[in-house]
Amino acid sequence: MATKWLNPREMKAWRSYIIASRRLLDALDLDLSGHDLSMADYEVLALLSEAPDRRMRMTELADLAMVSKSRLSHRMKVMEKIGWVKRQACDSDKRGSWAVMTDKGWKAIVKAAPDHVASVRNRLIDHLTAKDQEDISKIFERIQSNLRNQYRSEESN
Amino acid sequence: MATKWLNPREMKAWRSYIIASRRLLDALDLDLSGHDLSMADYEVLALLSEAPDRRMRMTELADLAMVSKSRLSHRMKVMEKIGWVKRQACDSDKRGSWAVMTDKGWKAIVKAAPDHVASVRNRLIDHLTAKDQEDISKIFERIQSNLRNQYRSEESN
DNA sequence: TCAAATTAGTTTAACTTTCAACTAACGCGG
DNA sequence: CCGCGTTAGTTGAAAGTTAAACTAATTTGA
Repeated sequence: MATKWLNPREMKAWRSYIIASRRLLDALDLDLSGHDLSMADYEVLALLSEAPDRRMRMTELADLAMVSKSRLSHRMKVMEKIGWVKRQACDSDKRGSWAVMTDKGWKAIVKAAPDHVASVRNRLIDHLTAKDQEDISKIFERIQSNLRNQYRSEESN
Repeated sequence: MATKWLNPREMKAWRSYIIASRRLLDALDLDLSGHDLSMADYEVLALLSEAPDRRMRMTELADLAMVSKSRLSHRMKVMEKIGWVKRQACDSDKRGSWAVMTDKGWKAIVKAAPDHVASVRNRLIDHLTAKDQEDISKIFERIQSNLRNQYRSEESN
């Protein structure tokens, strides 16, 4: 099929989005670096901190944090060395293991969270009107649901 | 200062945006992987392909592609090995060097471009109304310009 | 005119991520 | 109850990225 190139309006939307997003993510990561955290590690700790007993099975944690099991495994090793998390054998499934947040990890996330929220505000949220926020939610939920559907239909090939 | 947490509307906007973006970027990268390209490498080649004589100074290329000089240097070495680019000494500034796109590189980007555009359409643009596209442009240009201003004021400390 | 500061670009080492292979345990069908 | 496909999680090696040190050329300004 002949390529249907992007018209100027489409191109502008795409470029604004992709460039601003790249810079935004960089800024958020930079803001977190003062706590020796990346966005990805922050997300892992935040998820654990909200889980019952502050612990979660590795696979579930990987899924929710949207990282591969392999990557989570490697990061856990690093964060275990720092002392933020530890691993516990799982009784009901001997293959499994629990990722458990330590007290030190809890303190680290409690300390980082206000700065991170402020960062998300300063860099993004506070520059959006209520209407903007609703538009963004609507648009990106749509994108995500389309991606999910595409994923499903690609898998079945 | 007391932390001002995100209200539900703000939280929803933030989470929709960040999660959909992560999945979107993954999907776009996956679509490009058939051409043995990452988004970052694609961007470098695309910039070169549009430059006068299909060549550009390393620093300018790094700035436009939004990667560090070090990273560009490493990627150039890889792409040079593949045969997509080569480096040329710069006459007017003996420290400098030109990143030059080869014929093979040109062929590679010409081959990848239609698929990439189709991918951007399928995954994003075609799910946005004209109004959505204009909203996105407006919002993300605002975000970007705020980031630039913040960067400026952070630098002067 | 020349020493000091800056800029262009590369390199090395440390760190992170990915990919594929691997171990061990689970659970289903017969 | 047992063999076989699947699932949980880890590992090691390869590839990618970052950060800092480094070389060499250029610019600045006294």
